[in-house]
Amino acid sequence: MAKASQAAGLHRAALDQLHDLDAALELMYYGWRGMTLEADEYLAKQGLSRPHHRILYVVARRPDIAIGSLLEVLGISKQALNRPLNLLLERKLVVSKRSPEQHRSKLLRLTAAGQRIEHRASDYERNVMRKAFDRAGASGAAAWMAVMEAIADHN
Amino acid sequence: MAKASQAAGLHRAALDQLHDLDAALELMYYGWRGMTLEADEYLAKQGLSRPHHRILYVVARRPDIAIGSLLEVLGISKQALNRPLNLLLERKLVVSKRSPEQHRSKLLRLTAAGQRIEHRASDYERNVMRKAFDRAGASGAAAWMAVMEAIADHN
DNA sequence: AGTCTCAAGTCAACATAGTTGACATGAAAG
DNA sequence: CTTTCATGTCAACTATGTTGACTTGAGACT
Repeated sequence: MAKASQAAGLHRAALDQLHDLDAALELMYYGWRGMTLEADEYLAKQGLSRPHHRILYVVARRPDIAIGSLLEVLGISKQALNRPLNLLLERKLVVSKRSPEQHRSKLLRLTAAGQRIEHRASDYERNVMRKAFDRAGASGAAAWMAVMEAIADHN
Repeated sequence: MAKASQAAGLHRAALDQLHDLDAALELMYYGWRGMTLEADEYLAKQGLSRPHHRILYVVARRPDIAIGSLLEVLGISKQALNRPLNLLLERKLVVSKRSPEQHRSKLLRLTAAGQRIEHRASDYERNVMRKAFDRAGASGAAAWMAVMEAIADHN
C-alpha cells in the first residue's frame, strides 16, 4: 500500500470496483493529477501556483485582454483575481496599460519573463499529453479528444 | 455576463492556440469540470462537498478500512480528514467500530444512508462518462482509458 | 507493576483560493 | 455636473488544506 504517496502523491489506489465505470472516474481524477503534477512543482519553485498559471495561460492567448474579460474567462470574482494578478504585476510577469481609445479599461500583456514562465509551465503539461498521445497513436489521440469534448460540453 | 456560465463557471473560452496541444490541456480542465459539475451540485444540496464524496467513495469500495489506510489512499493529513469525516460520522453516513483483533485501529463502513448518497453522487459522474462513451463507441472508450492511464501513470 | 509503541484524536497557527458586500476612484458620456 | 462604467480595495467569511505539538487509549515487552 505504501509508496512515496506523499508529494501530490497518491499513486492509484487499489479499490474494489462497484460499477463498471468506476475505473473511468478514477482515471479522470488521476489523469488531472498526472497532467498537472510537474507543472505545479515547477510553478511552486517560482513562488507561483495554479491560479497564477491560469492567468498567465489566458493572457498569453489573449494579448491585450481587459480585466473584465479576464474575469469572465476565468470565472472568478474580481476580488479573487486581485491577489494573484497583483503578484504577477509586481513581479513584472504581466504589464497593464490603458487602452488608447477605450481609456476606461486596462489591457494586460505578458512580459518576456512572463511568457517564459507560462511557456515552461504549460510545456510540462503538454509533454505529459504528448507522451500519452504518442503511445496511443493518432487515432487514439483523436478518440480521447472526442470523448473529452463530449464530457466538457455535457449539459 | 450570463449567469449560466457563472455557476459552474466558465463556458469553454475562445483562446488562441499557441501550441498544437493547447486544446488537449483545455479539454482536461473542462472535462474534469464537466464530469464533476452535477455531482457537486447534488452534494451541495446535501450539505456535502468533494472531500466528503472522496471519503464516501473510498469507504464504499474498501469496507472496514482503517483510518490510517484511508489517509494513505486519500493522500491528505489526518487533521485534514478530521472535519469532513466527523461530519459524516455525525450525520451517520459512516460508522466506525474497533477491529476485533487489531483493537487499536478503527474500521470504517458506510451506513445505508451513506451508501445511498455515495451511489447517487458517483452516478452523476458515471452518467456523464456513459454518455460520452456511448457517443465514442467501445473502441473510443478504450482509447480514452488507455490515454488516461498513460497520463495518470506518467512519472 | 511500569514503559514503550502505535493508532487515533485534538488544538493551534497558518496558507491558499475562493466568496459577498460595501465603498472609492478615475475617465467617459449624458 | 451628474451618471455610468471599469477598475480597485477593504473587510469578513468559508472551505480545504498544511505543520507542529500535544493527548488518549490500547497492546506489547520487559
